[in-house]
Amino acid sequence: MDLRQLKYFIVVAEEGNIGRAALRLHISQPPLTRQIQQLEESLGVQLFLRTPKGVELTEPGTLLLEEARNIRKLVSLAEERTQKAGRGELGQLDVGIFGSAILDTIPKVLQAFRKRHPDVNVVLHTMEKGKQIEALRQRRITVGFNRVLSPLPDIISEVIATEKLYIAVSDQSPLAAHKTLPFRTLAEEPFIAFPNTGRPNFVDKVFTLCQEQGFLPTVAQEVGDAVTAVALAASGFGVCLVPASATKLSLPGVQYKAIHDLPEGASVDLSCVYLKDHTSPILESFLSVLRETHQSSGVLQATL
Amino acid sequence: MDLRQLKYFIVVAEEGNIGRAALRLHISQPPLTRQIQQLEESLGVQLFLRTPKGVELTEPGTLLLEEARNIRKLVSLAEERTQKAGRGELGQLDVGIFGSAILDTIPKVLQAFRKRHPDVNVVLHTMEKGKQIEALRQRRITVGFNRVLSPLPDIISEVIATEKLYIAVSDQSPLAAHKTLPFRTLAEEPFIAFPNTGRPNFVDKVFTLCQEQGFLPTVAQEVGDAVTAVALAASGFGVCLVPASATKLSLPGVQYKAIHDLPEGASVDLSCVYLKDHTSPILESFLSVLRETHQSSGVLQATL
DNA sequence: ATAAGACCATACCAACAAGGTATCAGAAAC
DNA sequence: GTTTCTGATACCTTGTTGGTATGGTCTTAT
Repeated sequence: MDLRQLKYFIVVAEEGNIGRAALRLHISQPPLTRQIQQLEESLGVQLFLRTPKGVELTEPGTLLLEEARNIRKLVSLAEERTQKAGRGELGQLDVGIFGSAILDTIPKVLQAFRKRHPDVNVVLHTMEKGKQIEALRQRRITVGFNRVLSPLPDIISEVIATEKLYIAVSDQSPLAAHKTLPFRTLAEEPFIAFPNTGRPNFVDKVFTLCQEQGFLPTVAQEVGDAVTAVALAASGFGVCLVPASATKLSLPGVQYKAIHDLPEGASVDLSCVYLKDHTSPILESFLSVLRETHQSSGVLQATL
Repeated sequence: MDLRQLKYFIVVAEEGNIGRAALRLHISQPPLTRQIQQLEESLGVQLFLRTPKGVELTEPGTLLLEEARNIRKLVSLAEERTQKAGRGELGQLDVGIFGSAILDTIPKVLQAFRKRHPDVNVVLHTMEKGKQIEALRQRRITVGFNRVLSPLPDIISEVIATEKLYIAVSDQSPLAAHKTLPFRTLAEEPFIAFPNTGRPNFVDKVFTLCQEQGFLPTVAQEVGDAVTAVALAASGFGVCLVPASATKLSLPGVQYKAIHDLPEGASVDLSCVYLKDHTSPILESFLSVLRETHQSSGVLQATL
């Protein structure tokens, strides 16, 4: 049995006439007759009754007609789906993210991607930087989102947003009266540091910055994630430094202050990481959406 | 895309190595390589990554593998089912029956048939003789069961059972005292005639018999079916003559009496009818079961 | 009744595609 | 560095598909 034979069979069954079917198939009648004979022979079943007016399906033929249509439908569906998958429009994309990445950037990208490729199932996996690298190498995720990253030979890291830094203060603090604050505020107030995993990380970067400005903040508290840090700042434990995207997080009692004398390089990158020798068409299409979103929205950087 | 290519694709995917796959497929490696290349080309999608150790499915390849397996399963299922249908082991058999035929013969045959061919869906249609012929010609039924039938050029009628006749009497009647009765009982008792459709029919046959014996029964009541006739006999309206199989019908107050001087030819046939130029393999297998059942059970005739 | 038309089946030929053998090219393992 | 895997390529042989011409049978029209 052969897909071509099935195609021929269906047309012959539909036309009830081998000659007309041959016309519709753009072949001549004798080869078509032969293909039908071969199909019947290979199955050992008579599929058509030969009448003076043409041919007529037998009972087994009627059954096969139904099955043949199903088969052809399934085949063309398989072709379509495979091609879609080849263009990165169908399948699954496993994305590694970290806690506060969900606040602004990632949702925008994901939204744009889902809109463009509705048949790709995006699965988010929350894991810290080190785990992301491991998961990438084991192919458990296809792409990850990260902040500070030391370069690795087998992994590409692409900066998709550079975010300015803001100071989170309690609205009960005297600092709340100012519209903006100087960078040195960090030297004078108790400092809430985060995260405490995945070195080198955001807090390391901050400390380096402060050192360049000639001071070191006094760490009042070390916490795991941005949400906890902001919550502590809101209740007056001290101040903390957050990337622009985290200012989307409005907790009661917190205010975010821009820094008017922000030093050169006092910003933090959001990067996406993926394997250098990846082969996923889905990742390709994800990256292209990512780059477009990133370009069109300098928004991501300017966003308060 | 081709069923052979799909088969090759599956084996290559399973082996992860074109050479080994070729071995398993009993072909040499170069044609297999080419088939895979052609499949990829026709889809416009890379299905395998070539690694130094062999080949490895890409994402679209993984998807296609699943689909390809489904397709092949569906194809082999279609082959099996078509062949089964060709042997009359799968499909639907529409059977025309008349009321009292269900009492004994038909259930036995159907039971035997279902056991032998469990995948054939037997659909019973109750209709009287004339309608059966019409339905046969219109292919609404494939086979019918009947009693007295005048021969028709396009229809074959096969006697499957010859049943002796019994007299049904009320247990309140003085006749109930006798173990058997003479045929002339019919001349003396009010007679309940059935059926009243589909001439020539059972009651015509009975009247001919009586005439041969030199009398005519006094018709007290004319009814449509055997069940009604027996019910009337039970409640003392008169007697009626029934085929052996109807004695399986035990209604309260009825007794069936054998006829000790049953005239030659005083029996009634149960026949099955079907189109002379039928082409149904299912009917063929039904008929062979029918003939076996009929032979093995002279029972059907001897049955009280 | 005979001829014409419509259908499928058969015979034979040409073109193409599938499979085989020999061999190449590149990467990994010794 | 050589051997040994791997898949890719070149070229040939054979089988299969499709085309043309024609036969055989049944229906239909004259």
